[in-house]
Amino acid sequence: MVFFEIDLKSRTPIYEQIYKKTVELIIKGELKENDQMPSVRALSAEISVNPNTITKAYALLEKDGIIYSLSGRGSFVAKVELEKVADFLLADFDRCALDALESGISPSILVDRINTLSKKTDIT
Amino acid sequence: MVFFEIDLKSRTPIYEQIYKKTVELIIKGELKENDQMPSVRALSAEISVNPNTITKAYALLEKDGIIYSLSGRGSFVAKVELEKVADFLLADFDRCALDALESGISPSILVDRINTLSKKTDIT
DNA sequence: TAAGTGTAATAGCTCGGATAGTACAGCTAA
DNA sequence: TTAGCTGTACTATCCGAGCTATTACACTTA
Repeated sequence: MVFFEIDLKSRTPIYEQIYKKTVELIIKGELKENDQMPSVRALSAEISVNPNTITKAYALLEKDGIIYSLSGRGSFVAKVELEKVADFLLADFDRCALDALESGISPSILVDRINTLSKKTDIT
Repeated sequence: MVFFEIDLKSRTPIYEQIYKKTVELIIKGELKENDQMPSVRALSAEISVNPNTITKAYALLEKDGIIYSLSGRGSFVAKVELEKVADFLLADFDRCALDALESGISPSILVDRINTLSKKTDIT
């Protein structure tokens, strides 16, 4: 239940971190279709963040069809295709990769970079 | 001379865009050791940005040893090792890649992504 | 009924980023 | 020497995104 870990100091806004974290949990299978999301107030309390911020994150998630919210009931994971959900995360990656490529960095260097990083994450 | 193109609407701050653009130009060989950077006021006027913002970018570049500034003379490209300069750009890429990996996206997908992107950029 | 849910609305704070303006000192070419 | 360029420093101000604080309402369920 210690799901959502947020970095308050990060440059990426909290509501966006929640968004990404949700997507991540879905990809990893820790959140499945129709699973109930933590309630706005509960998550708000858990990570010490204003309820409005949670609401904003949930609104975004619902807008993208990743969750659905029922007034008085709660918020739940929608039926989603994993590929499309992953795209929301990959959009960030694409942007960074494109930046690097346009800066004149060769694709092979980037690939090397990924391999190195993936090994490290496996160890950890 | 239409070097620095800046996206005023971007989420990344202008001074950071200037920083990256400078690194990019160095990597591409369009800026070489001892080449003179556009003057603070000139660049300020060219891209319609406050001089202070340019100064901030140049200060960062100098702090990282990428350029050197001589009061009354101008700012010039320092002697730098391309690898180290590229690292400043790759730091962004690493962060994005690591995010994706930690979210459970497989390395092979990321590699595919890079290949796709690099083909597109070659066409363009 | 009570306690939980999402949702809405308003007001305010904070901080990074950017602007505006002025000033000073160093360099260089006319 | 002088005029015009350079970097640099400083202060004051504005702006907007992000977040907080608070209250309120309608819905659902035990």
